[in-house]
Amino acid sequence: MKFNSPFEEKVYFVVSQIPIGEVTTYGTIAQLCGLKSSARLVGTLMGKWAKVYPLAFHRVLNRNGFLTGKHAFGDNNEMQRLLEAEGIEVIDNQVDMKKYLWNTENIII
DNA sequence: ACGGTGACGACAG
DNA sequence: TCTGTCGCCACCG
Repeated sequence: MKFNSPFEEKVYFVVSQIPIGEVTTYGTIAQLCGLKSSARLVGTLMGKWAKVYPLAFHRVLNRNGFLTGKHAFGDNNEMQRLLEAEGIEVIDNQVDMKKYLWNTENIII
């Protein structure tokens, strides 16, 4: 795949590193990739890439743990199903970030 | 070319 | 708490 920018390449890498059974947020990814206030751009990329790459896009949620991207998965329940298949509890379209948030303190990009 | 538009998030009031 | 505002930046028509 050809990325349009180093930022996109980093985003791809970070998403590929999210552990099974954990989740992270758009803002966290943007920050790790050097554009701390471009969480929005990360979301845009997810939607675009969802059709092309076999990455775990379902592990990326908004800062409150809501499944804001579920509409990008064909079936409206697909995102929740994928999360639950990994042991992540989804209640009222939301995940408990205290339990499942991926610790990115020591990640190396 | 260019304005509208998001899988967002921080902040003020 | 809850709501509105604004910054952000690649994409699309």
